[in-house]
Amino acid sequence: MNTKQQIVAYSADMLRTRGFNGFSYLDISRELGITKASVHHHFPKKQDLGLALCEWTEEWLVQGFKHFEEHGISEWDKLQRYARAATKHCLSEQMMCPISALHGDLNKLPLEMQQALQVLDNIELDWVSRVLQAGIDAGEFKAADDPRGLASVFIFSCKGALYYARLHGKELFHQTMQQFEKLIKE
Amino acid sequence: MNTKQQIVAYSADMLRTRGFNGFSYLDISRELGITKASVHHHFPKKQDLGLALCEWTEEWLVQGFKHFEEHGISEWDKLQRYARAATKHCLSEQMMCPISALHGDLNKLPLEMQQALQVLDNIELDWVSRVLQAGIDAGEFKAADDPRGLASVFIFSCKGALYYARLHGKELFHQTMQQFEKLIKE
DNA sequence: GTCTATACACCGATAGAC
DNA sequence: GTCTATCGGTGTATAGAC
Repeated sequence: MNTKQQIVAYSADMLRTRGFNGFSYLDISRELGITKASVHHHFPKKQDLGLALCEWTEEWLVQGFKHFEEHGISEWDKLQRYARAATKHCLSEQMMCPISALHGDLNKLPLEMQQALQVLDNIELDWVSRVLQAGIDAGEFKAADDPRGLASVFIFSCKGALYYARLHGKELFHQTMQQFEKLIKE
Repeated sequence: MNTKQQIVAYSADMLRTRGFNGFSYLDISRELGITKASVHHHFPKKQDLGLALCEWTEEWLVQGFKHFEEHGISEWDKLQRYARAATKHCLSEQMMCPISALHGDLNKLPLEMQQALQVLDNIELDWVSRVLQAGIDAGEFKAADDPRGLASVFIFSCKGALYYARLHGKELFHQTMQQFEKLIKE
């Protein structure tokens, strides 16, 4: 992994633990054993780093969705894989989801990052909506007239549980997911 | 309203739009037409201001719950009043919920504030759980074995929708609440 | 209770040498 | 690609006069 990739990787961790304005070029330089100026060489402005983090997140989402979609499994299993990925990549490290982290700093983000965030949200909402719709069509979930609204309930439950679990413990995440399952089935 | 109250009132707005680390004593001093040093006179350290904001939020919650509990109305109506208060106090001003704002900055908050936040969470979870349980007992909502997990789904849907509405528009909030209603009834 | 003045650490950012 | 050195701005916080 080259320096540029290391910067993005460490920044992605910091984004998820402290928010976009919660870490600095100095933090990065200390972690990598280089100077601030060297970090600026790779990402001249922090906005450049921010957009790279948005790309990193998009790749993270797209690669994840690809893995959740194994042929032959139920639609609920796909959502469970999504939740398990959240457990592995966020919950276990006491991190938030990177999208939530960006939303928290929304009013202090440059416009380009706000637009990139909107794209990320839609990628996630589209995927979850599609899975939910497929589950409804297959009779796996209760009928719903607005799959996108339903997707919102699922996504917000998941992300909110990651937030709260940092303070109240990981069990809260699993409880929340379990209750959503009972709501949507039968 | 005296200066101290004005500081808290303005800080509460800033907390909900920019997060706890997203505003400074300089911001407050400019808004009130006094100097930074005068703000420090009322709240020597920012942590002092932060704890005052937690108290303000607790009062905001408790007063709200009192108003939502009118005798004779349905349990769902109580939750709707909760959502309407969120609309009035947060959504209409493009603000997040103050509790969400604090969660976003969690890892940068002093320990006393983290503990105060935990108390706030529990006050809210207790109230929503109690209303949900009453609704289940009355046959108004579907049975659920874990009212607190169910309360999490509701609260996270509500708070997440406030987050996303800042970027995607207010309609998302109402769509999300509507879908939760359909999930929990029948 | 408010002011001026100041301290010190950190922030993002740039110039220029190697 | 990394370094030293530096810039202006901002953050929390304090001392001391009025």
